[in-house]
Amino acid sequence: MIKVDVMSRVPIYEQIINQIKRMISLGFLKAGDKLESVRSLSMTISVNPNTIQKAYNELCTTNIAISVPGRGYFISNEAPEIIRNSNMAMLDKLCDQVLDLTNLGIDKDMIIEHLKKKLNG
Amino acid sequence: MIKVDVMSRVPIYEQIINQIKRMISLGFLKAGDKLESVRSLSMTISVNPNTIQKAYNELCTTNIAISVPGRGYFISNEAPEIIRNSNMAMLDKLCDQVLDLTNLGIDKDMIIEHLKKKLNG
Amino acid sequence: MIKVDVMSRVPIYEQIINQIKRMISLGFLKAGDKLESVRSLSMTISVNPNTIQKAYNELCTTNIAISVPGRGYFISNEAPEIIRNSNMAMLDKLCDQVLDLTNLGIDKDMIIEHLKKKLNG
Amino acid sequence: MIKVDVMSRVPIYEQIINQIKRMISLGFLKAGDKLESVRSLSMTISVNPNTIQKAYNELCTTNIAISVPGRGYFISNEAPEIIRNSNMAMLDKLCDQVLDLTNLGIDKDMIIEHLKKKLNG
DNA sequence: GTGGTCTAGACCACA
DNA sequence: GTGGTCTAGACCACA
Repeated sequence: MIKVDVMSRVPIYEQIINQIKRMISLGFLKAGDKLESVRSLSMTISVNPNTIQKAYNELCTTNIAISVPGRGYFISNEAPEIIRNSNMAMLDKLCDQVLDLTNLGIDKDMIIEHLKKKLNG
Repeated sequence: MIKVDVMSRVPIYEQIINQIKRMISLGFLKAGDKLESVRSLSMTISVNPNTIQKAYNELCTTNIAISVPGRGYFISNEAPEIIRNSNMAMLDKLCDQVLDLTNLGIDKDMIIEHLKKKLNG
Repeated sequence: MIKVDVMSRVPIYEQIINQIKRMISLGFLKAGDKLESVRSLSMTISVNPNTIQKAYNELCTTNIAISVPGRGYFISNEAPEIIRNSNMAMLDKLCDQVLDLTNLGIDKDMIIEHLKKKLNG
Repeated sequence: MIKVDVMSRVPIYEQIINQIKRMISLGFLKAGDKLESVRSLSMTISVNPNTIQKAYNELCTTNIAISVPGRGYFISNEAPEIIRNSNMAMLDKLCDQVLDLTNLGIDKDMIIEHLKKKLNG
């Protein structure tokens, strides 16, 4: 499931976080589901256990996962909603950045056109 | 003119680059204009000269500025067009990111609506 | 009677110990009473027998329970007093923690007020 | 300033966090103050840099500190208030635990007396 | 087996 | 110098 690109400039632990969030967004991971264990995932994707731990840890501090020592990590009940909200926040942020481009002289209608083309494939 | 936020996680040299690009986009800086000297800017904004140097170097590497040994740094003739292109590339990249959100379940029409509202203030 | 929360960060064996102690404090369990067998409790609350064993062992080590090989575990005669003492020790410890808060700038009178309100419902 | 007890059951990184919070409570550390650098503190108290990093990192995720890569860690502006609130929450939690003891048969008045004695030295 | 903590040490970007 | 990331590997408590 999870694949990391060691050459990427985005930290491995962040790639893992992003992919897990993505799987929750897509419904591949649901509240209560168990995440692959630290050691197991570590071997599956050839990444040091500490790095996996760091990723999982951050998922816990953001209330997306829950750690149950001795049993594993689980997707929290609130995870789907937290991620839905964060996706919306992301959209808003992106729109603000687009808006900023109009201040730099890019035409509004052209922006809308460009986006529509993208969205409709 | 230039202001840096030392508490920001975006590197200071990048903040400087961004602001200079912005001033070019807005027409405050034109082809041939002289940039404030490394030493002078260093003192004006209380930033280590090495950091200014790094920013100016990168502006040269991307053909936005030209270094004239003994005289200083100047905005290149191609700068306005380079930056216009880079703004368009930025727009394209932002649209791709927005597109990615639709894959995570955010409705396309809603996105367009959201953006239109932003653009029309 | 006994319920464990597998999602809690307090170890399951400790949850079991605490609840048995509590039942003794409340008089639901008296000196000489037989504890549910390891196997039986294991099935009742869906917890690994090793975990129950560990809890019972610790109750024996602290003289709250007695193991009678072949017959089971029983509440010791001293259990009620041991637990009463441990409750007092707990109170003392909590008061020390409260005291520590005053060193961090919380007003003493306010603390007393806060506690009184709690105690009087 | 900071001292850790390697034999303690509370993790070193947590001891560090607690002591920094304490210093903020006491006003020894104020908003904007720079924390000792990771490497420096690491040597001062003979603890691995990674452990210091973990402590500082957690201070950042709780908005008590701010990391400025290349410059250091600083006490955030909100830190004093965050910690004041957390101290109050701690008090409330302790009072709840004390309250629970009354359910186990400890006399209310005796509790108040006990606490008053402690508070008045 | 599963998570939690810690050390030792390396390499990178940035100031 | 300062923080950030990562690997390798050890030891512990708990299930």
